[in-house]
Amino acid sequence: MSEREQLYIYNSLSGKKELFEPIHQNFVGLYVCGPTVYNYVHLGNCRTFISFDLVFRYLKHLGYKVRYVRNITDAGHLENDAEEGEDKISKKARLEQLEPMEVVQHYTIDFHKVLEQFNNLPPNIEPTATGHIIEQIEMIQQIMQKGLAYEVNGSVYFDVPKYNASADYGELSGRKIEELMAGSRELDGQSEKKSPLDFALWKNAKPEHIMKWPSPWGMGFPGWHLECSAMSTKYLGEQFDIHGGGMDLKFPHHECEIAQGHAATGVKPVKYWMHANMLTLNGKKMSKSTGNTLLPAELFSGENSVLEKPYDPIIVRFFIMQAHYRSTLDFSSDALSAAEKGFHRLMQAVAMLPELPVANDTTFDVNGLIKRFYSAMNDDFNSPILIAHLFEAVKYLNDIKDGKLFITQADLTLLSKEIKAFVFDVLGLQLPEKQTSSNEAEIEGMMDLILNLRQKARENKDWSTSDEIRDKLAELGITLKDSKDGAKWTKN
RNA sequence: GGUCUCGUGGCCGAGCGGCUAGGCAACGGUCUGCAAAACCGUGUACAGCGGUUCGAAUCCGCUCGAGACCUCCA
Repeated sequence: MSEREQLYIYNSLSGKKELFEPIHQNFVGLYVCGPTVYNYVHLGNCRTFISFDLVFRYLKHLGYKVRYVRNITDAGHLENDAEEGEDKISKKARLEQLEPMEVVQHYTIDFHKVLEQFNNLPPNIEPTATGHIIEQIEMIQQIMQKGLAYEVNGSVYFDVPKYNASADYGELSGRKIEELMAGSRELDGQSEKKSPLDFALWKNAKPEHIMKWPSPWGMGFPGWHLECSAMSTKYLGEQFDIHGGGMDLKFPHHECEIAQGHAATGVKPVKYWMHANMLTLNGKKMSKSTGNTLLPAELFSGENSVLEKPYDPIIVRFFIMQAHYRSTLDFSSDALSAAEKGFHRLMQAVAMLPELPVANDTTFDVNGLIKRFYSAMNDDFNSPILIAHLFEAVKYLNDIKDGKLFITQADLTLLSKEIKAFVFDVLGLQLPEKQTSSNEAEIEGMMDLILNLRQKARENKDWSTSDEIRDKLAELGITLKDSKDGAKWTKN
């Protein structure tokens, strides 16, 4: 087992793969930035959550007790970094004439539904920003006590240059404060901020602002980056193992988290930073603001301009697993249909495991194969390599079925256990959901009748009748597959 | 403009100094009345140019191309 636990994780902080050693033996604290629930999650958002679902699942598979925390941002971030602005949830609420919490509730439910369709495991704790206003206020006070934040007109800002004097602002994203200064051309001389790099911890709310809470600085709302720091600290401690999120959150969001946490507690909050890369569409990042998106619902229904037909969510999951989480992945109809075929081949091989013949000897390297499953995943969760090895296993299984290779009962039991663990528990794959309809039993009966009649025609070598039935059914979208055990049919 | 990443066979996508991933498609075969399906087999590709090295897709430089972050975004 020791060998299996040599897990290496690419740490964005160092830019290297590092041996994973949890802060507390056998326990792992995992925090992932969740969605802002003012809109439907698109496929790009889903990729990140599916990537970290893989991380969560594999850590569990290795035997770690994992506490997985993923927040719901329901307080609303501002539309931009301007002093004035409306938060997204309030804006949506105003446009749709809804209570902000109605907006939040609607999209949170949708988010959960979608991730369940992708067979993601729920996190252990899913805290909301609005449910942790007190913790956020406390954290601001801690930072102010250290002298690293200041209040102006009921708003509180983090003092980046002052923090940078004794720490390294930019260590995660590889930025230098001087370069950031040079790049920020602050036209607005009226800014409350001492430095353009300073960011809000608390914002004063105008009377017309809908979402606001009382604080020592008056009515207001928390800043953009604070909730993650407050909630990760509360549920995982001042220092925890893994913090994940999309690549686009690296700067400034995660950089600010490090600064806030470090300022408040005196220690760096995270040991391993992980960033999942973007899902692209037409070669460009999927993004809500640019409209270059595909929604899961459009994918499952086939109602979109990108895909020729609907796809089962689990196919999309498999497609995502076929690329490494740190690489960009381009979404296209061709790529997805290729994944679909490969997926079915894999699942068919898994399904025949219980029926394979056993022998007195095993004529291939079962243990070596299993070891490769682990080494793939231990190398920074390399799921595409794992899948390549699983297809190697598929070939062996087919050879066993054809009598070209042999396996003992003990080895088959072991191999089955490991393959199933990796396919179902680690990759989180499952058999596609069968569409059930109320009249399915009737159709089943009718098809049996038709196939029996056709079988009789075939026994009489009445090929024209046999072929006519097959062709007519094909026109209706039903494909017949003849085999030695009789014909089987599938509906497109 | 600044910082950074990437460019792999028809497509997707691993690898990141020597041991020529994998999937899909294509082609050949087995099976089949024919077909489909299924299974088996076949492909030395790494943007271009130059350099380092016994050896480079992998390291260095330049050129071209694509993308990300620097403003909300997973």
